[in-house]
Amino acid sequence: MPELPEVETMRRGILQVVGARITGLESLVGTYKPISIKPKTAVFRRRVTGQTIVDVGRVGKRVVVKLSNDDVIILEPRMTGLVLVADPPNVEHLRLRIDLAGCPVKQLWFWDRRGLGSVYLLRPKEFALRLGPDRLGPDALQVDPVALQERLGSSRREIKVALLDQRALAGVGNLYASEILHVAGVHPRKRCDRVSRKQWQRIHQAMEGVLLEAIEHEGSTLSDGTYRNALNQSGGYQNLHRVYDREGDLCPGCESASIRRIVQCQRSTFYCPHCQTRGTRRKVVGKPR
DNA sequence: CCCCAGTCCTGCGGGC
DNA sequence: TGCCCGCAGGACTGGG
Repeated sequence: MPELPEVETMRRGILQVVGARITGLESLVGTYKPISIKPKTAVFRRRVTGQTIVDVGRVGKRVVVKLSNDDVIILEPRMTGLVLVADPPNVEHLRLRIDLAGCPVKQLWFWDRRGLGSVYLLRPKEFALRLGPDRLGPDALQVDPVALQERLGSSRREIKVALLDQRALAGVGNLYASEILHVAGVHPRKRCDRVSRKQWQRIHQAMEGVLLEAIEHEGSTLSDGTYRNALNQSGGYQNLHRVYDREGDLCPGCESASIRRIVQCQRSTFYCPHCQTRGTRRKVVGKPR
């Protein structure tokens, strides 16, 4: 489930393609439904062939490959998509190949087991429209505590649900939302408009801490093993998860209560009923590792 | 505008 | 052992 740390790891893993020239592109359709590619392969190929890659960036949970004509290729992994420069987990789920010249890597791959991901090519105006501030909130690693509260603080939604809203804040997904709220000591069901200024500061601090720590460990590879970096290697942060997918385990913060699982907006949330209070006062300080 | 439920997709694991 | 169903949650859409 690539979220900000996983997508950032993908981005860093393919930085070596900066300076490369695109010599071709091919959709790979086997027995599975093709992933969404816009425009269609032939037009896509014609528009990118001959272009040079001038930058590899990230917007929220998407990798942005900037070309010399200012068009951008957006790689959007969604649930199971991977951006690779080396051996894929298997060849059946390879979805797209971009051929390169003038760099150590001869191909850039998009692999996706479930096929919910997509790849699309945008002109600068389309990019501003599709992924601009009207559609996407500030990056979770760029936003400051005041802006965070301004963007979410008036909402009546539960804090965990609001953190997943990419229009309000870009990059946080289901896994890291649980981790962040545990470190911040805030109950996932607490309404945004009842979160205090101090708590917003703690949430902000926890968010930065958790996301940076996860990037350091190259993201989280869950038990289904889907997420890998650009070299098809597992991440390491799953071993440091405090609550996610740890229902029934002893909370690593208080070491007295056990982790609970609840469902919010049809998605799993994990939290410690002792460390994460619904009030404004904190019961126990769960130290970030 | 705000918010939630439903949709897409494949693989896996639980229940019978 | 084998089959079926539910679940996993990215982003988007439709509707209350």
